[in-house]
Amino acid sequence: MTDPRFNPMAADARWQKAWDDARVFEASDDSDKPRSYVLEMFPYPSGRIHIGHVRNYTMGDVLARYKRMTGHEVLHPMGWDAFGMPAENAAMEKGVHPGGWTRSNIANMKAQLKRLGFALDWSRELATCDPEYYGHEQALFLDLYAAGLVYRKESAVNWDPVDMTVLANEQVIDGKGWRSGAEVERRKLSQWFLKITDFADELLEGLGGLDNWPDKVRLMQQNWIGKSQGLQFRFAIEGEKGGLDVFTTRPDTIFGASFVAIAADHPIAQQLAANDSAVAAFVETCKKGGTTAAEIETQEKLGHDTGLRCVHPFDESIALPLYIANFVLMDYGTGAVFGCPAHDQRDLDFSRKYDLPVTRVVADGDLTDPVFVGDEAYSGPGALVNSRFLDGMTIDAAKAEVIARAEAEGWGQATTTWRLRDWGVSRQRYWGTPIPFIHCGTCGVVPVPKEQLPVVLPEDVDFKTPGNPLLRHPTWKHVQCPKCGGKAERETDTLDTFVDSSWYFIRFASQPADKPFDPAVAAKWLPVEQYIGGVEHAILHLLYARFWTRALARIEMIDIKEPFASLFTQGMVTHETYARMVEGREVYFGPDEIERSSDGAVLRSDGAPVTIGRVIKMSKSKKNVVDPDDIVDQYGADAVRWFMLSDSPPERDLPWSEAGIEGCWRFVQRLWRLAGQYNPEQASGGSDKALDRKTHQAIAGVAADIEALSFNKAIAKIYDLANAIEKAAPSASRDAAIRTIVLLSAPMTPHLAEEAWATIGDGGLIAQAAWPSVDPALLMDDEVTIAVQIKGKLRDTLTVAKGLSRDELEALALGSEKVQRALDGAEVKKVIVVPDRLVNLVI
RNA sequence: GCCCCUGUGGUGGAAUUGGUAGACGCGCUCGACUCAAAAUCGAGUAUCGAAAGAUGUGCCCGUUCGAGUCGGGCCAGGGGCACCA
Repeated sequence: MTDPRFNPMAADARWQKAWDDARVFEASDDSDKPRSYVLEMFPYPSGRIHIGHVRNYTMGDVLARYKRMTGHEVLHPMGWDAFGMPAENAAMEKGVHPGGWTRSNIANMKAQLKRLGFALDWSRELATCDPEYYGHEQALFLDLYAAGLVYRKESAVNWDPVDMTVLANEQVIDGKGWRSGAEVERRKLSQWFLKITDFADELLEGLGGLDNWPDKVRLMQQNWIGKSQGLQFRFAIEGEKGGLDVFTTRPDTIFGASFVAIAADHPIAQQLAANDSAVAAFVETCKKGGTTAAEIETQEKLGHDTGLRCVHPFDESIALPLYIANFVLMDYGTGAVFGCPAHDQRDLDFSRKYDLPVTRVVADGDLTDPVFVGDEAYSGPGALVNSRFLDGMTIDAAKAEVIARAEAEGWGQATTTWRLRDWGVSRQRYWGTPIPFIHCGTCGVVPVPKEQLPVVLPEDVDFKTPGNPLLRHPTWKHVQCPKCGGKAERETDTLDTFVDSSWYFIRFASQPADKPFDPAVAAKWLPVEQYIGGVEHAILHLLYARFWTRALARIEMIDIKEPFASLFTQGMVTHETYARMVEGREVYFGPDEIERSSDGAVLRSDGAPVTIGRVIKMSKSKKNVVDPDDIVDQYGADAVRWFMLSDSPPERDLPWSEAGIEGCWRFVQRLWRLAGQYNPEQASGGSDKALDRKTHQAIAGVAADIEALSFNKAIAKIYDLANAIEKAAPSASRDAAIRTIVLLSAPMTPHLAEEAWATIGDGGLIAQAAWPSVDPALLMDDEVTIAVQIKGKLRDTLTVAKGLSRDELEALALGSEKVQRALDGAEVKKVIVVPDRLVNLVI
């Protein structure tokens, strides 16, 4: 070890090859070691690895390497979430084939990942766009269909009336199609659905057992599933035969009702529209705009009075106008609500707009006037007023009373409603898993027989016109009906890519050719011990994967109910932005075009000053991106990995900075010099108790921090140990400390650690070395510093032997000169002693 | 509009989960080494103050002997909202 500098350009590739050659990261299904399945969310192959991926995979890598060092058989696989819209956009823009584009992206990104030295089992690599993967997915889909968990129904999509195509929410900008600019409409199509609502209860219940998930994710899922209890009841309609079913969570406010509203696609609205052009016109206006909740809920609340009158269930003389309203959702409850404006903001806004009465029925204190004034609805607690037999009751008592009477009188019953809707999986797009069904004029919808799987996507497609190329492919969709042998057509919709990512973690664990997975092998690895990914997946992906696992459990294909035992959601990588006004428009510049100094930034090309903007998520449009390849070229993989782990706690955003990566590079070099000082022959041979203590505290501390995924804290402890080693005189302890710090940093800086281990280790690869063991006797300090406070204010600190009694501590505190000066003769009324921590004197 | 999160020095953050706020890193200042620079090493670095001391964890209020930590109310920034992945 004579080289004064660590040279990653040479070392990185050498050790990456050594790991590959020795196949150290390939997981064995047959090992008798304890197993550990570490998984990071697999990337979409967009073209280049993003710095956010590097952060995500570095975290998983440290854990995987640590687990291996602590004696586990580790499964740490990688694959590609390879279906999706960007490939089709590339096809339209660049004239390339989505498959070719995707596969070349995968090749590029794989090379990028390899350069970072991740301890991945590449023998299990998979891409969801391979028929070997999606064919099994089709089989699973058919199994779920056979179990009654798949069905078809009408559902709304964003329709671009100019391009005559379905748009993703992302493609709708300010209510207009992103290419055509046409006003988007909601249009109904017959689509495939998975019955996730069948599992609403158990998905909710299951959250309770996910102790190693972040609370916020569990809370978000709980709210998303949205269990609510209420009353479903029937309004009679004056002069009409049938009634109208509504659902409410606030039956207590029934005497405050001033209108009833139905969704524009409610059967009654549809029926009225057929005979009344004014209604038909209103129903049409309700179709304007996209399908997102944010859009629907923020658009102006509009209603149309149908002229029909609903009869109040407790008083036939009260007639409530029936409106069609654009904010009522057909998908939730019964698609009909009654409005109580005094106690619901949306209903109040609506009532003020259409001049409907607003009656107070819940009073907070003395405010019992039935005429409700103001523009802010009251939704807080209180007692019922102006509500006949409910007057004086609490909200809960009134709810129970109304439900009891409705049930006794037979016009309603207590009902549980869920916010969760069934999962629509149909996509009118090419680059996805073909849905394995055939439409036959005689036999209806027929599943593709399993022996005919996979239903393979045709390669010869064109993207010259908008819309799904499968629909206009000359031959692909024309098939024989498997049942009657007659002419039939394939389903041309493909599956939502969330289906692909709902079971990939099972396929990683077991990938036989003839079936989706082998349950016995999968059971050895699952559930995933630690799953790591972005918080943006807190609801959809994670809920769908939980559902899919439970669905497979219900059809007895798998033995677990929850796929991910522990979940960690990491923050984004951010960077400041650089911009300059050019002709009244903000023009952004990339970090590589900028010369940054402590007091500002100028353009490299002409020295013109630019404004340094906020630190935000890296994005192409703001040009505040850093390419992982460039920085690996410049600093080597270890410095980049170190940066990803230092400073910012992993769940928070990490601001990228040039100064920061420079600092990491310097530490890598410092660690290298430290390793070079290992020299047992020169050591005096004596031991250094203080350093031993520091070393063992570091071993225990770093291990605990890695297990808690607190990498920033683990790194702070390694810095601490490095500082202590540098200050220490040569000794056997110091050599031991050097060996230890190399082992402790091996999961983070594996290339440097291997290079150093080649000299100071015991022959093998450090990737396969054992984590150092801890001497518990060395973990404790025998002295502590205690704080002495007067009424909570720090007045002095005392360094004393550990474990002194309360009385001894109190006496020492009172003996302090500073304390006596601060007391200034005041009487001490109470003394609070926390052993080994503090003494607080209350005066 | 609805759901969720975050806020601590110049800066990223730490704080044994209610007990000495600012560990560790970056930056900066001074010094050593050098012809010089880089690298490296050493010392210092919350604010005000000469000091004693006072103030200080987005803002306001509360609970407590004691609050960055707990409760209530705001403000600001971010994530998600079912066809982006």
